[in-house]
Formats: sequence, structure tokens, C-alpha cells
Amino acid sequence: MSNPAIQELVAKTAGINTVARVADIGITLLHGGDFLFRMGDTLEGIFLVNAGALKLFRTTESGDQQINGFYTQGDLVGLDALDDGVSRCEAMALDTSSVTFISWGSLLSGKRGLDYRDLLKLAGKELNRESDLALMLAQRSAERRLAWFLIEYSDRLGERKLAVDEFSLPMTRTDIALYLGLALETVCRELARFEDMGLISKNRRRIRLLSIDCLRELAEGNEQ
Amino acid sequence: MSNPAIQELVAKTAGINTVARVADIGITLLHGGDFLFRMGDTLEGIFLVNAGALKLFRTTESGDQQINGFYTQGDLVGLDALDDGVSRCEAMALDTSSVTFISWGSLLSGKRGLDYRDLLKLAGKELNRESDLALMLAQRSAERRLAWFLIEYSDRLGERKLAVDEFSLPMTRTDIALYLGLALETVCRELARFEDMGLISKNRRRIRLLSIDCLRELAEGNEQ
DNA sequence: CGTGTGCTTGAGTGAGGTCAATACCTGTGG
DNA sequence: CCACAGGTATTGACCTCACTCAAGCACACG
Repeated sequence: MSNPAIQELVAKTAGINTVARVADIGITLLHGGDFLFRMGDTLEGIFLVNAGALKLFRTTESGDQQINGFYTQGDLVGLDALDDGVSRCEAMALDTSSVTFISWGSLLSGKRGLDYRDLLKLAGKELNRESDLALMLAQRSAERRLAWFLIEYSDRLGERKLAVDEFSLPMTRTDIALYLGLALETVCRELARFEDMGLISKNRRRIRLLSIDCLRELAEGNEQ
Repeated sequence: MSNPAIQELVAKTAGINTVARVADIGITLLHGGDFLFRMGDTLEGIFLVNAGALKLFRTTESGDQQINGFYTQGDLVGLDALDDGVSRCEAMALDTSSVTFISWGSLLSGKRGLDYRDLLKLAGKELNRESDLALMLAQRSAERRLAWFLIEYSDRLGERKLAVDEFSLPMTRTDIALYLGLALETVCRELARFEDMGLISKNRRRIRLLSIDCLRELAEGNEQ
């Protein structure tokens, strides 16, 4: 998140994550499995993730779920209710997480140094993110999808100045599979293949990228 | 060209169809295959589609393209540049089409009775649309994707008070395939199967939906 | 008329899904 | 400290659906 106003906001709220809910500043603490909001909820603002990780997903009538994205520190969640104020998604904590609620009013009052232009930019970023996901899902190869997933995750860590080549994934293999539109077994197998090829090493959620360049090539669909 | 609305439009704008953009009225006339904008173009506003049809797509480095959506009369195109003003997509006319350019300034000046809230709502709508697409692409079944495509197209015609059960598709089978992440042959075969099942009748681009309810069931993933 | 572009249909194949068995890791209670 | 349970991850065997390659058809246009 390159916006300095948001960076400042993250900095200000760092370290308050032991309080369950601090009404005056709008901080909420969630545990793994807790919902931040459900489908059909009316959202009066957006949530800034201070720590932890959330997944945003939709459930179809036939019961299967599609994960729209994973959100970690510095990300803003809740833009999907921009249309009519009602969320069509559910947001669930993957882990112990802390989020700050920011009402539309407060966001646009100028007190935070943000205006509707920034909000529009954020919406544009989110739009591009969804569009990227759709682009990827339309490519069939499981290898490519998974390489893309790892690279995207790594890149987003890089934006936060965290290590890009070694990290712990906050989500289960099932979540990855739902995100990428694959079977969970395929995710396991593909990861195992990457390990055999010397591209990564892994131990459960702990991942080390041994050849980011090569993974990036795979993600972009270039042969070799 | 049998569509009377388009014929009228062509008559009205006769003689200016070699001009890429008529600045004073902001109307652009496009022919099938013309680009409205390309990847990397800076967009100073959005485009309202008056008539015809456009496809919005992205091309990857490896050359394959993913179609993000089809836009017809009443749709707004160009929100994908909301982030930094630069489009990551290409917009191409599928057919003889007319679009009106609306600059950000003019859009937000209030002259058109719109403000940034409306724009945010539009962005939200677009976000949901992309999200729907991603949701669908993550479902593997070709049958379901195609049923969803037909229903979505029909619903959008309904929003414009047009016939929902009989229409001409403006795009080729290849475009449908790229949109849905399928092979073009699969699109043909699946359509043929729908015809065998008595759900539709078709003749090239001309489609008649014989059982919308049944198609909707298929699209939503409910069995039978 | 031929030629091009888009559409349809067939045959064969392989990537990825499904089902099933096993291993691993963490927490709980005896 | 060990036994057990439940959630998570891995691996194997099998099979299906959709992709690829290929050929033929239909319509539009010069």
C-alpha cells in the first residue's frame, strides 16, 4: 500500500491488538474462523487489516465456495459493498487478526487526509486485482496457477518490505485450492512437483522460494 | 446491418466516421475491429456505449488473451484505469458502435447530475461483475459456464427492456471461449448439447432460450 | 464462383478431478 | 508422559471431461 496516509494509519494502530474491541478507535480483534462480516451484511465503511490474515469468499447456493482473495497487514477489506452497501462476500479470519473499522464518513471527512479520489483509486486497484484473478483462472494449467499464486503472494510481501523468498502461508491447502479453482490434491501434487524441480522447498505452511525467476516465468506462461 | 438504431446512427454521423474522436460532442464511431483504447493508454474519463458492442480484454506476454467482459448499450467502459489512470485492458468494437466520452471533470462537475458517490457505486458494480466472473471461472464445468453466460447475457438484455429469450450475440464463438476460459470447440459442442436437450435453439449468432429456468438451474450448479 | 472467416463435428489423448489410504502435527485428558 | 482425536497434508490408482488436432460445412464478400 503506497498511500502514505494509510501507512501512517497502520503505524498508529500497531500494537493495540490485545484489546478485543476498542469502540472509540474502532479496532476489532478476531480469532481464526471468526467472521468479520457475512454475506448480506450492510457495511458502513471499510476495514483496514493491522495484523493477521483474512480470506474473502462467496458461497454459491449449491454450497461451494470461491475465495476472492487473501488480505493481510495494510490491506483494505470491504470494497465489495461499494455498489449498494450490502456485501455479497464473507470475510473470515484465517488466524488471530486485528482490523480497524473506518466509516465512510470518517474516511471522506478529510480528517484522515483521504478523499473520494483515493477511494476511487483503491476501488481501481481492487478491480485490477479481481481482473488479474479472472485472467489467471481462465488459464487452465494448474502449474501456472500455482506459480502465479506463489509469486503474487511473494510480491505482496515485498511491498510490505518483508522477506519475499521465505514465508509462512496463513491459509490451508484447501483455501489455496478454492482460490485457484483447483482440487486440493492438485495443489499438493503441484507443490510437490515444484519441490522436485528445485523451485521451492516446503514444510507444511512454511515455504521457501529457491528460484523466484523461474517461478515467475511459469506464472507468466513462458515455456521453460 | 439490419439493426435500425444503428442504421439511424450511421446516418446521423455520416461523413465523420474517419475522425477518431469528435472533440466538441465527444462521440466516437467505431467499426468492428477498431480499438477504443489500448493497453497503456491514459484515460481521462469513461465511455458510455450508445449502440453496438465492445469487448474488453487483456493480452498476456505469452500472447493469449482473456476477455474481461462485453459491453453494450448503456454500459460504461473505462473504469479499469481508475487506479492510476492507465488502462491495463484493450477495448475493441465487435461491431459498428457508438460511444460517448465523458471526462472525469465533466462527470464530477455535477452538470450530469452525477457525483463521486455514483462513480463509486459504478466501480462497486464493476467489481461485483469481475468477482462474478472469477467465481464462474473457478467452477470447472463447461456446461455450467456456458449456461451462466447465456443467463447473464439474457439478464442484461432484460435490464434494458429488451427480449430476454431471443437475441443475436454480437461476439464470435472464439470470443465466448476466451471469456469463459474454454476451447472454442467446447463452446460449440456445449451449445449443440443444449440444443439437443431442448434448452435452446440456435442458428449461428441467433439464439433462442427455450427454457430459461432450466438454464438458470444449470448456471447455479443445482442438479437438474 | 472461389476464397476467407467463422462454425460444427469427430477421434484420440492427457491433465486434473475423484476416491481412498496413509502420514503428520497439535492439543487434550488420563 | 503417552494415547487418542481431529484437522491438515501427502501420495497413489483410476477415470472423466475438456483440450488438441483435423476435417468438413455454411455463409459473406469480392
